[in-house]
Amino acid sequence: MVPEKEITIYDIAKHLNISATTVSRGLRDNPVINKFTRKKIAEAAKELGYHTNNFASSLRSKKTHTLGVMVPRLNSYFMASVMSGMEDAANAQGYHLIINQSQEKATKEAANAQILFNKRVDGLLVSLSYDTENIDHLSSFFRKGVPVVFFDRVFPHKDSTSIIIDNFRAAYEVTKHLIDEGCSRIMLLGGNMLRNVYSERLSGYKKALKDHKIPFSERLVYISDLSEADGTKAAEHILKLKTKDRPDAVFSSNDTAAVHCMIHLKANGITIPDDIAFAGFNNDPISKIVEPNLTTVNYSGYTMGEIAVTSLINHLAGHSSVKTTNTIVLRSDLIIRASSLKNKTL
Amino acid sequence: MVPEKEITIYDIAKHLNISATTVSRGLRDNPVINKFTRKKIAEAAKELGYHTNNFASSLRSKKTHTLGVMVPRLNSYFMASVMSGMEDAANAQGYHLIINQSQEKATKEAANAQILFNKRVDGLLVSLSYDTENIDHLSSFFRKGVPVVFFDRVFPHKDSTSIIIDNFRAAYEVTKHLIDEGCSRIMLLGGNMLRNVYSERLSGYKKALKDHKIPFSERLVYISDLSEADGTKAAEHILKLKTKDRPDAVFSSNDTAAVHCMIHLKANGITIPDDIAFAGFNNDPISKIVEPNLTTVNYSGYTMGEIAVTSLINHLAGHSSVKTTNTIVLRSDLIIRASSLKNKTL
DNA sequence: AAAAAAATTGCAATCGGTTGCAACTTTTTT
DNA sequence: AAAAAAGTTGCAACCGATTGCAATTTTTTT
Repeated sequence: MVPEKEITIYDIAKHLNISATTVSRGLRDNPVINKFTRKKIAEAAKELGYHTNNFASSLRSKKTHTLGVMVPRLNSYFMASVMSGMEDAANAQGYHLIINQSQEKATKEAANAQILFNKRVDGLLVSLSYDTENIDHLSSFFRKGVPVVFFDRVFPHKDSTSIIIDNFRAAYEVTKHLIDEGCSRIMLLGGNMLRNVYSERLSGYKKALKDHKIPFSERLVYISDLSEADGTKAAEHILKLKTKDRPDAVFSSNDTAAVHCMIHLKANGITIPDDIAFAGFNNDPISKIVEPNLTTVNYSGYTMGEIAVTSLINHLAGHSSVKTTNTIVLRSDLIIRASSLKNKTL
Repeated sequence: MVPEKEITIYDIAKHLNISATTVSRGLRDNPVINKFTRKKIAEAAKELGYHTNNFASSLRSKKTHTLGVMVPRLNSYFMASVMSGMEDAANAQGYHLIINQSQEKATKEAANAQILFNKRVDGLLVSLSYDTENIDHLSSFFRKGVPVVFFDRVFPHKDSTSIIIDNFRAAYEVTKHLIDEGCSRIMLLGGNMLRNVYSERLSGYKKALKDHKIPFSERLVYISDLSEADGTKAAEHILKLKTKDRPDAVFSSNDTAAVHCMIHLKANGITIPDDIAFAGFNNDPISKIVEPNLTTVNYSGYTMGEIAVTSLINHLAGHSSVKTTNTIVLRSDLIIRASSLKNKTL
């Protein structure tokens, strides 16, 4: 098997009897090169089957055309959708991604940051781990001027763009909906308050209570990692409460915990939504499977991924700046399903 | 902001008063370099904060340390798990992945292959699209000697390794289980028979019928894309059948179709498993949510991803060869849940 | 038609490791 | 002690694209 020799700009140059410099410039459509020459170069490149050698290019130009992605976990429906959107957007622009998982741990996240820094990514896309307290581990990027875009689980930073939804408003709407259904003891299953997504949902929840003159009680806030097991544990917690202390609704910050909480409660004779109404967050496929179907907040991971990558690449291309565009808020919708309908009048 | 100068092997060389050649060899622990010198080099590298420049390295050595991944879709739980395993294994070995989605279309898959070829990936990991008929679009890789590993949806090829489960046996066991539960009219929801995963499941199903003297009927095989909508359509198909023609069990080649088929049947008054028993494939999270819980086949996407990457990298490192190791079969287990238990004696 | 300006093109150095080959040391063998 | 073998190290070319600067050609201006 004789591997065919790779075609270089020198081959094109020889073929057209011009210099490699001109070929290099021509290939990138540098207007300084005569239009006609550019066309000839493009034709010769196609004819000879030329493909640019990214390594030579990166070595010289210091651009890697690679974006680093740091996510908590890959194996959730939401994050898989984000990745899907990111891949599509990146590939469409000739970029590619290096993806790292923090497994929800700040230490792993810091180590990953170092790896991506050493790989000299052109830009960084970050959704923070569960227990990350600050973004000191990203400081080398900021120092070097590598643009950073946060998505979903963001961190306020003056030189970075954040792609989010309005978590406050979404949680407010969910809570209001539950109140409208007649609930007044609404338990919130929340995540780590270090994360904007969870703290803002708490704020929206509180505000809705306040606007409806329902007192807020710490006892009705249950903080966890929102895993399947945590959902079950929350259910056990509820079952242990005296009947009069039990919530008449549960608003979970993700669907996973909501669904597993529901399942455990149902197994113990609780009727949903009559005894306890439920609402979740994310519109995970499981929300349409559980019985009764789960009321939830829908927002597109795919779109979020696409937009994060696009705005990062736009910045790199100089079309816009992550420093001026500070926040992009995406649409989210409350999807009302049977789990929260106490008034069966829909 | 003054970006600090990158440290190169020349800086280390100057620092130690030796040649860059020696530094280069020393950094890669080339035994030809004196042990003591190697140690000094390693120390100096750490002290100065040296990080190898992959582009210079790739340019010269023609190794990209990049693996191409071609998958049908990213946004399923199974595939997300595979990616997770692949990322972890690849990162652990200093490789990274470029992921492309075919969106289940052979044409997109062919285009992606070209892209990955041009990016000069060191190796390729492939799970075929729904309607890919042959692997001519991978021929440039074979010609150039780039190793290819197939996983899950594989294609027989003498020079490639395939990572699979024993789909025949798994389907046989599912079918046998349904028969043991007293079912005799078992409908198979299958996928495109071009794909090994679906054709082998059909074979296992047929063999189990034969071994139990149950006649096979084409009328009980329903081929589709196994999407949510296809599950619902299959249910409609079943509902249209005369009562005596209806199946007493459904074995779906994935959980998505199984679950949505169940939901639609339940909505139309069919009781599961009493009227119709159900079994799926993949152990998707939804299989534990649907009521009754879905009997299914479990196998680890994470492990499959890990092993695919590991065996590819081993081949690249010369530790083994994808040409000799032709097939790696991973463990899969039948998980029996309520959806298939007609004899409630478990 | 000469001078000035604009448009094109090419030379040669550069990015930072890698590697064949030669040269020089040290150790082992005879 | 001379010869052979083994162990170390460095020179210099190379991978392929990019770019500052100078040179050449063409167009515009006077």
